[in-house]
Amino acid sequence: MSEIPTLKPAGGKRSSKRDRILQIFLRQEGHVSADDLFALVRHEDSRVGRATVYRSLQSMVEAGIARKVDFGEGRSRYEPAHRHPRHFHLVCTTCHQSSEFLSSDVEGLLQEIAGARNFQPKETVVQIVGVCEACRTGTSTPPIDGSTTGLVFARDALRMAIATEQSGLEFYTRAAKITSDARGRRVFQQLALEEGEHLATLKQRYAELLAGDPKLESRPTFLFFKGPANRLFSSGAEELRHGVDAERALLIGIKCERGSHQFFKKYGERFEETEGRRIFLEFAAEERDHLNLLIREYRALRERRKKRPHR
Amino acid sequence: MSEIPTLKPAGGKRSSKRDRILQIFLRQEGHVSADDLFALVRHEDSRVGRATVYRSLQSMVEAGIARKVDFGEGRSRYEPAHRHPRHFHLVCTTCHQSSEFLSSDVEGLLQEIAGARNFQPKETVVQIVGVCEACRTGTSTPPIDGSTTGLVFARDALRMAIATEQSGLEFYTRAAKITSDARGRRVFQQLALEEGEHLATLKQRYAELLAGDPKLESRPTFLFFKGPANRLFSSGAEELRHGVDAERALLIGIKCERGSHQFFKKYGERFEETEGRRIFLEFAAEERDHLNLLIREYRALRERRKKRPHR
DNA sequence: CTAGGTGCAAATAATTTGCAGAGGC
DNA sequence: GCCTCTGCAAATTATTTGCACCTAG
Repeated sequence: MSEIPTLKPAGGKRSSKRDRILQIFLRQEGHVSADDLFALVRHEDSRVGRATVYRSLQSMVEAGIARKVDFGEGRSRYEPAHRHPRHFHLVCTTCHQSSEFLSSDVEGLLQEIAGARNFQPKETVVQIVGVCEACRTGTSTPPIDGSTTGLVFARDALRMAIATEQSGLEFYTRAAKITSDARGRRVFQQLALEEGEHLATLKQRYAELLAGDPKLESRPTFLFFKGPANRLFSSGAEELRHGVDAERALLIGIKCERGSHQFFKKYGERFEETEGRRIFLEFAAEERDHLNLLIREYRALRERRKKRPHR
Repeated sequence: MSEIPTLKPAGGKRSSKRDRILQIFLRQEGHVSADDLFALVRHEDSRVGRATVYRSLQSMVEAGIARKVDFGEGRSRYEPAHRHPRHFHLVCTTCHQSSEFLSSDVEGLLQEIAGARNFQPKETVVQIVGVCEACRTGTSTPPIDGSTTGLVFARDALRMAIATEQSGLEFYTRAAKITSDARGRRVFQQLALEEGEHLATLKQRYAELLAGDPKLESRPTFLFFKGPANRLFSSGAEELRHGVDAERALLIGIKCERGSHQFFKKYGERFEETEGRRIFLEFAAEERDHLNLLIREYRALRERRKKRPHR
């Protein structure tokens, strides 16, 4: 029964000033300081006081629309939180730009550590402070700041899903080839077909995403992960190489789909309402369907086996 | 040819005031704000100005004696850096205490990410902000703050070394049992003996460390790691279970010792002059000796084999 | 009408700086 | 005696608050 963030705080009045400030804040890219925002607002409406900007920012943070970040400059900066995943920062001390990234592995480790110390984490701050590529070499790689994070996050989520799907396809293709039990083979063939179709859908979606921004593909990675979901299917396929029966193949498939489902579900739930989140959750659902199919099939196989004991 | 931090900045004059401030700062535990320190200094010598404290802190940070930390309170805090490992923080928003920890895995991941983005890291800030155990449950676990970090770090380094040593001992004992080649067996026996002796030394040292502070053993973990060094020997021992010849066993041993040596060396070098650093580096040297012995033995074995080709 | 929103100016709070004088080398 | 350090007070910077006024519900 937690508070749902609204633009209108409980009992608050709609105010054109506050709306205007919010509107200007949301259209900014990157990380604005209170004073930056004040200047911007003043530019459009000179009858706004500095205090109002501060008060608006404060209520936006409370409402969950903005996040306060501190890059050690002696003043706070603010970034839009709405439809924008939580993330960490690379802070350049030379150009004072900051680029965003996320690592599921770092998040996981920090969570474990907090657990080990019986600490209830509310927020995690991770900053890599140093000199960015552009400042060091003169080369200008587009930084990942607030303006592009949403898209890049969606791109990386899709890449993750596509990679997993591809492993899954390989796994089921191989499993179908190996399985001698006719019905088991048909299940694997069906799953391979489904994965193939879904893979095509994902690739289509990836292409559409790229079409919206031609530079999107070349932007640096936002979402880093080496986590477990990554290698589930490929290690499953590895196991198949040793030669297994239908029952064993089904069990391996169940393990893979379960791991994959749980990872994508947990990861999707972790985020604000973003395209990336949607991709994760849809993919998790897909994996859950496969998981259920495999479990049903596994039970059926054992049932058949019970009736007709091993030859 | 980097600057060696001194108490006396180049061209600076020795000043009793500054010395006094430094002295008082270094004897503090935990994280002091500029004003805390000012109050403390005033307590002993009322003829000191606030500005002097600020200027001293600034030069201490430049000299590498102090580290500036920001817990988002709107003011900076300072912690002694001298003979004190770099670390991350758990920041409690209720009691405003902050506890220290370190994770070799998080450090490694962040380093990789910086590399992938061509970012030159100078410093990494990792904070888990939330509510500590004491504030949530009333139970008071001693926090790891500046006063105890050095000792706890040494304790954890020793624990890490002991665990690795124990895995090594198991590995060599098993290898000696398995190896049929007489000379190879003798090498493994010798190594097992050495590991056993060294293990005893480490345990002795651990006991001595604990004797200095009876509460030390019960303090929470400072150094978290699940890294590769952890499982090297145990996975090596696992491989032995499948039954291998002397040559293979030597190769596995080489892989283990090399990984272990590199990990401890890299990790030891990462730190300021602390007891923990010394433990890491000594252990790394030990592993390097074993590595060399194994390599020598491996070459000798191949030499013998060449002369007397496979039966 | 009334509670909350707003602008202005003044207050706070952390930190820095200008300057005259003190003190080590 | 020179040059840096030091204390004090004033300046600066980011942010908050008091208060009279305004405006939406």
